[in-house]
Amino acid sequence: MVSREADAIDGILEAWARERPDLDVSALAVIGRLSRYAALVQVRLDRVFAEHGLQSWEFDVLSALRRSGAPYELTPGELDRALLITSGTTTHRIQRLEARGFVTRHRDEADRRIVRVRLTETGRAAHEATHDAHAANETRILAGLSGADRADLLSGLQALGRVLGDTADDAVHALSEGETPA
Amino acid sequence: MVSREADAIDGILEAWARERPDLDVSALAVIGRLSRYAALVQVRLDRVFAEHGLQSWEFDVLSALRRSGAPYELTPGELDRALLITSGTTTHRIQRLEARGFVTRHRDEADRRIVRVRLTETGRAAHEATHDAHAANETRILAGLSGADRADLLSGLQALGRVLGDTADDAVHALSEGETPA
DNA sequence: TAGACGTATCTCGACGTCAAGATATTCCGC
DNA sequence: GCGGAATATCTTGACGTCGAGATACGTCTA
Repeated sequence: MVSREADAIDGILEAWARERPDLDVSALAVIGRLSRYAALVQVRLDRVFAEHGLQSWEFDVLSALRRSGAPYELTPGELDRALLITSGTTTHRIQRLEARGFVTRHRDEADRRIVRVRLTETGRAAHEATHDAHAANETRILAGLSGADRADLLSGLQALGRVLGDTADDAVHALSEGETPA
Repeated sequence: MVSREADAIDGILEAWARERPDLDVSALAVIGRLSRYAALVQVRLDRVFAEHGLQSWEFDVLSALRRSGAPYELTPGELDRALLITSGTTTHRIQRLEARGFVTRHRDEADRRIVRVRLTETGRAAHEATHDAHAANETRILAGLSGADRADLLSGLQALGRVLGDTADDAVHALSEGETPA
C-alpha cells in the first residue's frame, strides 16, 4: 500500500472541502485532471516539435495529410472536421504551410468549389524527420505508468469517448498525435 | 460482451496501421484521446458558462479567488501558477475582470511589489450564480459512465498526474473546475 | 548604506483562433 | 434550363495568449 502524494487537483478539492463542504466535487476530480493533464502533456509535446522547427499545429496538419495515404491530399473541409478547427483557421494554416513549401493547393476540376491540399515532398520530409522523436516522446511520457494504470487510463478514456459521442466519422483522416484540438 | 463502435481515435489508428504498419501507436491511443476529449469536454463546459454570461477564463479566475477563502484575495503571481498562465495573461485577465466590477486591485502596504486581487461582492455573486449549473453540467457529462469505467478513468488520470510530476504546491489556490490551462 | 541581485508585476508586439458573413460553385425541383 | 437551397472556401475583425523585456521594489552583503 503506497501512500500517494497529493497532486494539484487534490489541493483544489481540499480547498473546496474547506470552503464549501456541502459541494460534490467528484466530477471535478475527473474533469479537472483531464483538462490539466492534457495541458501538461501538450507542453512536453511542444518541446519536441520546437526542436524540429515545427509548431504543433503544423505537425497536426502534416500528420493528417500523411496518414490519409497517397496522394497525401485532403480538402480544407476534411481538415476542419479532423482537426476540430474552424474553416477560417484551416485557411490560415494552409496559407502558412504553403509559404513554407510544405503543401500545395489546387482547385478540383470536377467540382470547382473544392480545393485539394497536397503534401509536398518537403512537407513529407519534415513530418518524417519529426515523427520518430515525437512518437518516442509520447512513449516516454507514459513509460512511468504501470501496466494496470495504463490499462485503466485507456479503458476509462475509451468509455469517456463513448459518452461524449465521439465517432470515427469525424476524424478518420486526421487529428495528429500531438493535437490540441480547439 | 458489447461490441464497441470505433471512435475517432480508432479511425486514426487504423489509418496509421494502413500507412505505416510498423509504427507503435499504443501511446497515441492514450495521448490522442486525452487531448481530444479534454477539448470536447471544454466545449460543453463553455456552453454553460456562456448561458451565464461568462467566459471560461473568467470563471476560472473567480473560482480560484472564491476557493482561496475569505478575504477572497490572491496575488497575480499566485494566479499565474494556479491557472498555468503567464504573467502577461494574468495582468490582462485582471484588467478585464476589474472593468466588469468582479475584482479590485490594491498594492500591498508591507511589500509594495505585491498586488492583491480581491473578489468583489459582484464577482462572488457571478461565480455563485454560475457554479451550480456548472457543477451539474460536469456531473451530467460523466453520468453516462459506469462506476467501473469512472473508477478506471480516475485512477488512470491520478497515475498520469504522478508521472507528470503534478504536485499540490502549484495549484493549491486555483485552477477552476472549468479550466483549460495553457 | 551602496550596490548587486532577486522578486513581482506590467508592457508590447506577434500569433493562432474563432464567429459571422461574403463569395463562388453545384445540386435539385419544377 | 432557371431559381433557390446547399455546399465549400475564404475574408475580416476581435480576442486571448505567449515570450521577452521593462520597471519598481525589497533583500542581502560587505
